[in-house]
Amino acid sequence: METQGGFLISRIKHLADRVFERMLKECGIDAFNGAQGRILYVLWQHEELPIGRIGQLTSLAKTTLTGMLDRMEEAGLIRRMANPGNRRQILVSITPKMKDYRDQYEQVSQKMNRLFYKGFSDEEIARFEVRLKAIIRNLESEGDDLENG
Amino acid sequence: METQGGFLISRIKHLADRVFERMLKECGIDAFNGAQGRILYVLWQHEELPIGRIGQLTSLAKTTLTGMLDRMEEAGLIRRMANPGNRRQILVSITPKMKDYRDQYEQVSQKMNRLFYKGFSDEEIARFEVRLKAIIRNLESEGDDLENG
DNA sequence: GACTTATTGTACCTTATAGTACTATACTCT
DNA sequence: AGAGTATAGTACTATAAGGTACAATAAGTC
Repeated sequence: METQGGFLISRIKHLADRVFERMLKECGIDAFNGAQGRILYVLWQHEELPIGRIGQLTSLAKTTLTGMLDRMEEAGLIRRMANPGNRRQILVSITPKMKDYRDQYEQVSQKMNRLFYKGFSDEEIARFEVRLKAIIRNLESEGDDLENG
Repeated sequence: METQGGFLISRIKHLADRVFERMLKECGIDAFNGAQGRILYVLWQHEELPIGRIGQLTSLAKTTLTGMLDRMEEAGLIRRMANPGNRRQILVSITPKMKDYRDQYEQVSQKMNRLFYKGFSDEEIARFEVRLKAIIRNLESEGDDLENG
């Protein structure tokens, strides 16, 4: 059977990234970009997270996060704070001014997903996302997350 | 309805990239990496392509391809040739030695897809890939390819 | 307590991706 | 033919992504 899941996912990622960047700008969000938005997305849900946990939730390598968080801290989007309970850990949280962006970001995300899933029924979307999550589990089971940690 | 297609696709892309790079190395392919492999993938199918067409087939921006093809040419993977029939175009083709890698790459791809789709029936895979292609069409319809092309 | 191992994050480097601006060529229209 | 427009690709720059190597802290073991 000729499958090409990885290739198709790559194509979708590139297309979606370009469309999403454009939507953010068109909707007047210039405080952060798409990649930063995905990190903010998990921080809006958790308030405060160590970097390794952000890596798990976004599937980004910790080395990627070092640089991303540097730029986001520089831009005033997030703050790094030492964790007194575990001095190896750095706790990341959103700055007060960024909390207000959550609704705006959510609206652009939903606009994006309406295009993404155009022609899909609600049930088809739900079933599709179940598959996406299964694939994430498959890939994570390969031990990638252990090294990523 | 709370959907998060773009976020899940991003996660899959990052995870899949890391796993795929590792598989290529483990299978002894060190002549090229995953991103280069996706460009070779369309060249194996078409023998000779102008750069813009590679962009359409891979969903990469032409500016991305300039740099990628520079490195691939430098590494002896591909060749650029002027198109006498249209002097704006550059035709890209695979070097003879790279033609032999096609089978090897295909095997690693299929190994990757077996992990990717672990627990999926053939019918589920087929249905899922139909959805992926629908999403590509949705995103392309946003006019992104016009600017890219 | 000292020694080893595991965890957490960073520094440094390379490649990938794409936007903006540009050059060169082709096409269109009068 | 000449003027304007569209197409094809590159140069330059910035950000994203991650691998290798490392430092600091914590946890486990004797």
